[in-house]
Amino acid sequence: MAEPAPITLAPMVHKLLQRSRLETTERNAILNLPHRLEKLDRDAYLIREGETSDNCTVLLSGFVARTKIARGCCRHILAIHLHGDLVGLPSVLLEAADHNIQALTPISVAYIPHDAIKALAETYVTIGQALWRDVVAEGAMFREWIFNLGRRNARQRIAHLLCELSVRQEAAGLCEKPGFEWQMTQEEMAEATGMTVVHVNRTLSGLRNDGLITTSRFSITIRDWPGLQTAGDFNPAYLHHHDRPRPGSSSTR
Amino acid sequence: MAEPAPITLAPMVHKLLQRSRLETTERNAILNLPHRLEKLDRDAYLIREGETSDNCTVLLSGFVARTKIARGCCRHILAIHLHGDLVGLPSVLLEAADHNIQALTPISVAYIPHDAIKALAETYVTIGQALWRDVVAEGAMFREWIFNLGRRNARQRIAHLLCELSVRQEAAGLCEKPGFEWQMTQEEMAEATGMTVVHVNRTLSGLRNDGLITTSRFSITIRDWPGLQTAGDFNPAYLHHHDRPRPGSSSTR
DNA sequence: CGGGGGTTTGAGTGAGCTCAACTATCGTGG
DNA sequence: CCACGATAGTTGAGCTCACTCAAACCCCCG
Repeated sequence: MAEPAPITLAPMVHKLLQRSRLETTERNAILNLPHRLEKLDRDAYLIREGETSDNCTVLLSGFVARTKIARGCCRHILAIHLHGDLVGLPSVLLEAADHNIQALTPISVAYIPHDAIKALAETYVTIGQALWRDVVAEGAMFREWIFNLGRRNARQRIAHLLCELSVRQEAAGLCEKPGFEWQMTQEEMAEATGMTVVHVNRTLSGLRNDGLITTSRFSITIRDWPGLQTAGDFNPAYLHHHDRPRPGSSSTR
Repeated sequence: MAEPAPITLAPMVHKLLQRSRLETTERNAILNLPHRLEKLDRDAYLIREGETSDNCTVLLSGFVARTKIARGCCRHILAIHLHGDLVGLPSVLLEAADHNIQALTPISVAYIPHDAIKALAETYVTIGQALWRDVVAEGAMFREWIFNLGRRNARQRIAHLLCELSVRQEAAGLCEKPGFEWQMTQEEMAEATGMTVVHVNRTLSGLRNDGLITTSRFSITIRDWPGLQTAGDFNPAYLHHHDRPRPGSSSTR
């Protein structure tokens, strides 16, 4: 938020490097992709269900969510994206969007033409694989969220969400400690975990009382990483990051 | 089950044609992929969480599920695959599997070496795009399942599951009418919808009493397709099939 | 005819929901 | 500087959907 918005595609390169190895020439090829920069307000739609697009959106700063709306009333958050994420990659190969993409905070994005992405992936096979590796890894995150909703109770869901966001923010270079600064509202946490705001609130109190987290207005800090990991049944393997053990966690099992 | 197991990769081609256009030469290139055939019993593991593989598995007949196990006790079904599905495609780019793949029925599969898949995708750009389009479309199905678990009640979840499986089986050429034959147990439906067997049973009774479906041992028949679609809040757009309107449904909205 | 897997039904329980009020914090304008 | 409204968080009380436990039932098969 306070940090200046990036004016290059560097966050995208940084993101791909979490899961793939890229040569300098390949990195430069990515940085030289034609693109258009834009800033958007909170709640702005990057794309709406049913729309088509000939640009691939890359998130350069801020937070974004994939959402669906149930019968015009309640919204559900399907995924949360951090800076560097290639939120628009699926649109390169699909016709109409099957969900919305909405800004959770003020964001800056880059639009890259589909054709440029396709050409790049054909020229540099390694980049193509890096791009698709990210898509496949996002599928793994979806599966974990399915499991989260299907088999875990309120406390586990919230703890798991906090763990995931913490690890991903750390990997994205947004913070260095096992805890993190995060301005997500309880309403949004409810939308992401299939709960109600009221119950999210009570669940957070529970975690707070057990000394796992502390909350302040617009920020949550993780006090006991191993404890929260246990409470959330969290195993970061599904994120498919390069191995990078966290401080304070003796094991990732 | 009664049908003879395929001995070619034809189901894979048929599957890709649901979402992509392929020339004859491209189809033949796929059919000529090196592969090894195998038959597996119900409950057999195609791959287990944590394992690596250098083959991509294609399902040629039968049904398969992606699963995760919660704390050694209860299994959750993350996705269900029909014949023709490239269940092993994610393994081409990821190291360790983050979930299990298990046979729900006796199945026959083909194992294609990763290298052969990669080479094919490089030689024929169209095929590469068709493969990745399927991966992206599977992501769309994951999102719909997240939404199903997060925002729909028991009746809607079950109805939605039946609608999805019906449409996909029809697209896969397994049946021609809006209803379908399906030997899934209520236990498995419970695992796929995050419910208990008991409640699945009661929910199915509800749908039966309302004349939406009829059940017999090891098969469910859809009697009122528009009714079930409404009950399940089902919109097939997320499957990203080529347009192919169903009989009995005046609109897909 | 007995056993086992799957289905059905009943009765009691509880996690999470709904409704509703209240508090805390912040920004804005008089 | 304070009043006000808006947004987000907190707390209480009652309710309900789906769960748990338990017992039948059905059908197929050996």
